[in-house]
Amino acid sequence: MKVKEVAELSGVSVRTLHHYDDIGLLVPEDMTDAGYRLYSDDNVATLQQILFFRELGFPLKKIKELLDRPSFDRLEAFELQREMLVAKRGQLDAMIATIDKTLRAEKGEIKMTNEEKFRGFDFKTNPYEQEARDRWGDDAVNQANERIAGAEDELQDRMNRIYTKLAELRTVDPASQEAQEAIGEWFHFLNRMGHYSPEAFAGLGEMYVADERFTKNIDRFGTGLAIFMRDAMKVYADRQS
Amino acid sequence: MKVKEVAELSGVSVRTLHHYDDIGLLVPEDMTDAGYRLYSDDNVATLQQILFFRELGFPLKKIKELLDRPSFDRLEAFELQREMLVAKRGQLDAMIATIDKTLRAEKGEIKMTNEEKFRGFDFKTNPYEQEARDRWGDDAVNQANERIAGAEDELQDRMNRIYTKLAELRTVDPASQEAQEAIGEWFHFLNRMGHYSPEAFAGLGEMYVADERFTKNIDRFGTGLAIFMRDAMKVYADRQS
DNA sequence: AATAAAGTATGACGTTACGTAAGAGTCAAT
DNA sequence: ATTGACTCTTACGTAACGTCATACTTTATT
Repeated sequence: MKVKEVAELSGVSVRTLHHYDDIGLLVPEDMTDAGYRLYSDDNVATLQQILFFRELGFPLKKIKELLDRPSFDRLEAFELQREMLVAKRGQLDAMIATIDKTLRAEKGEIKMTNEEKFRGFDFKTNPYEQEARDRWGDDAVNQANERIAGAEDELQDRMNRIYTKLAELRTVDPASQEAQEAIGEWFHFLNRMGHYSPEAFAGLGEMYVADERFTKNIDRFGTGLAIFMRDAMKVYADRQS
Repeated sequence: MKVKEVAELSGVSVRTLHHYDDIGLLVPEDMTDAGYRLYSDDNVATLQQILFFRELGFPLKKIKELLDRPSFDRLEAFELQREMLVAKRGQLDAMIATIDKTLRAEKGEIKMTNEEKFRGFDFKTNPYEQEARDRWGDDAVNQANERIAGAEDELQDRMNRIYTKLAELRTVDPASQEAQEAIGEWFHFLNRMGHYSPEAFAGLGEMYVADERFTKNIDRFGTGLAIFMRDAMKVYADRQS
């Protein structure tokens, strides 16, 4: 495959491929007599890796280091990347929540501190580098910079986490063990804040689908999540009673 | 507020604030005699806007253009940003799916084309610019782009009317005839969109109170409405069965 | 076979969004 | 009066390409 083909395939520019060749990040496996770059399937797979890392904000130099490392394990890398993508999605969720909150604050419904206005932008602690360092130990010493989260945000946080988890599961069978465990968490979470019979719980699930406003709210975490939750909640309620 | 405070608050560097001042993107509202930058709350709100746009990949120059535009509407901007963040989250979902697929392909469970390996990276079509232009018309012509209030809004409308009516009644006895008529309307409305047993209906009412997010949403129509509705719904459900 | 059209190569300078230092003034507290 | 934490401006550095310019190859068309 020549440059353009790879470029179109992957969505990066030809210039970018040239650049990656220049800095030794992605050197084509072969060359024609005329000096044309020829990329192999292996090269393409590497490019995929590179783009994942890049999307996660790694500088190219770091990416090169990682790929060059003899102990580099593709599978492990994919798993890390997956985790980081999920984390990033969580960050987006936080930002969306911040927008919603800001809108309500703008309407005067609630108050909002200046600090809250930047929640989700958590650039301060770049979690990616951190994770990568934990995993592949760039430095010997990793400080334990634990944050203290306020009680209120913790709740919101927990909700978000449960929703996010459910969103990840939303393609599996609602009656499966995984799904039921996650929905059970939801049940217990709600019960901490109120009193919930299994029937009410199931009714709540119905409601997620029946009331479009709530459907939208829930489906923010993933398309079809509301329906999935309703199904899972029904199964859960049936099994409880 | 001086630079450092704003920097720590928002998570950007002092240098970044200097830079934004230099290019006229975020000019502090005041200065001390010594030339120290003094940021107002308004400045902070603007910075929030800027960071949202930045996160979405807008170049600073474009952001400045947007903010400078006299027709700039913060609320509208937030809504657009929200949509774009959701879209970006969808992109992340696609990338996560791609990783999962790649992992299974690596195990030989399935096959995967080279094209599929880059799904989710859709950089080719930058939807943001497009959206922004649609929305705020880089050209003057876009004003006539009124939305068609489709069936969707009509539903919303009916819901709002019922809520409003209930809100008016919220001080009377939930078991009274008036209240029961109104809540019956609600029951039928929901049943038009789904199947609702009386129990589920009552459960939904419980839920209005138990889940703070929904409580807040409902109480927008009147303080205490959620509790009132729960009570009315319980009575209604009991009488139905 | 000739020629146009499309693809590719190598410089080399431009650009964006800051980072990073240098040197100097300012402010609050000891 | 002096330290230490902030702040200022100026200025060069850098990362990841974009954007020409110029020249060579390959493919398609007549």
